[in-house]
Amino acid sequence: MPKLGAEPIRRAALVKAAIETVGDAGSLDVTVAQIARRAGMSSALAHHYFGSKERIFLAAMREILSLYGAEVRGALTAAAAAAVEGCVHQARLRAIIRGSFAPGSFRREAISAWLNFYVLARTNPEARRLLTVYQRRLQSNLMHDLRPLVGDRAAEIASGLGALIDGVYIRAALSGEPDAVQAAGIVLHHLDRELECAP
Amino acid sequence: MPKLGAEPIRRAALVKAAIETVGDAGSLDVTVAQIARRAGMSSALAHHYFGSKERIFLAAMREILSLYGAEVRGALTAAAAAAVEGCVHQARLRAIIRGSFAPGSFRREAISAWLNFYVLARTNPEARRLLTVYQRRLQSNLMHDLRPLVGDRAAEIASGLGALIDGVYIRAALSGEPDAVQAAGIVLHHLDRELECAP
DNA sequence: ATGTTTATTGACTCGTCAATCAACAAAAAC
DNA sequence: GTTTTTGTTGATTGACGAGTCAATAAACAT
Repeated sequence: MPKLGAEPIRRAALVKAAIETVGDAGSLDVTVAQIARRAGMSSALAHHYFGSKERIFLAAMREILSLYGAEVRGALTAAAAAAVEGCVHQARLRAIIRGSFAPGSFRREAISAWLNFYVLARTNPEARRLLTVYQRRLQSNLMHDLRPLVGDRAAEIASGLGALIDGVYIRAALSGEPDAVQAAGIVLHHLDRELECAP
Repeated sequence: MPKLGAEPIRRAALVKAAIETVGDAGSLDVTVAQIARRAGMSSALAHHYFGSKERIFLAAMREILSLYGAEVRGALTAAAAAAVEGCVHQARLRAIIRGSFAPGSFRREAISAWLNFYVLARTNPEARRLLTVYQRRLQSNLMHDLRPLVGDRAAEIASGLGALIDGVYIRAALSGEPDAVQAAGIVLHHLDRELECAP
């Protein structure tokens, strides 16, 4: 059965299976055997390629963050194409927010993954690092378009927006029926208020 | 050794130990034996009084929510005493926010407990119920003082404030040095913006 | 005194699971 | 065609942990 060049395929399958398994269980309390079975292989092979359960989780977290990043980047380039001159910054800010609440980031497994990776980040240095990267990139993206609009208040507003995005995410995750549009609406509304009230 | 009337004392000790143990571990992946040892008894006794690990966690969650509720109630009555006439509602709203970021709710164990209870609420119906109670009470508290100030916009604004409180909480939890004052400041700032911009 | 209720634990059961290893299979290299 | 590299797994190890139980002991009731 061994086909050559299996490593990348196996790794990807395991990462996908890990995200799905955590999504189903709702917690990181899942076994390597469950993940491996879902990925169609033995648990020994999972250990062979990743070395430990922890490494599988970290790879899954990288995948989640990477998907999120792609979502935001996509929304940003779409916005750049569509935006009327003079409103580019507003349009980009809205794109970042919409990207954060894209359907993909809002699937059940993704939400479960995020929640559990928050918990993982409390104890695992690498997980914490990855989450810091995410937060810094978001902050920096927001600042880039806020500074031209509100100057010195950019940092403060970006912090608020970042926290609001996270908070709305969790609210939606815990409500039975996450409504991505409404969630994004709350954040967009907050942005409007901040921009309206600029001195 | 058996002194009579030990049950309530033992239960309280176990709840306290559970919160501390989860706080130290940063996850719910702790053993009944660890909790029991910390509470100064055998794991058998912990099972005797609570029946299962799950029940211990739920009791701990109730305790955390109860402490939070007390904090907010305290801040509200203090605000009622101090507030100048005509600003009562603003003062009460600020009190709710400050109560949410009281030092007590911001200790390491409390933050760990909150994060992990969010995760628990994904799978455990009783945990979800408790979290819903918390969210509803917060929403209702906020609405009570927002309605006189902003009328129909109250519900929308209360949702935003609730999500922002949760989000800021998590940001602070994941930053090494949670700064309760700064955290409360972000939410208070958001409130001011919403009230300033009232039509 | 004697029986009942409450408190308490050590020892045990039964299961689970991460990680390892020896062994087998197929492709590639030489 | 044999050796080496890559892929793969069943079986095993070693540890740990939730929940049970029988047994002990102190207080209380009568």
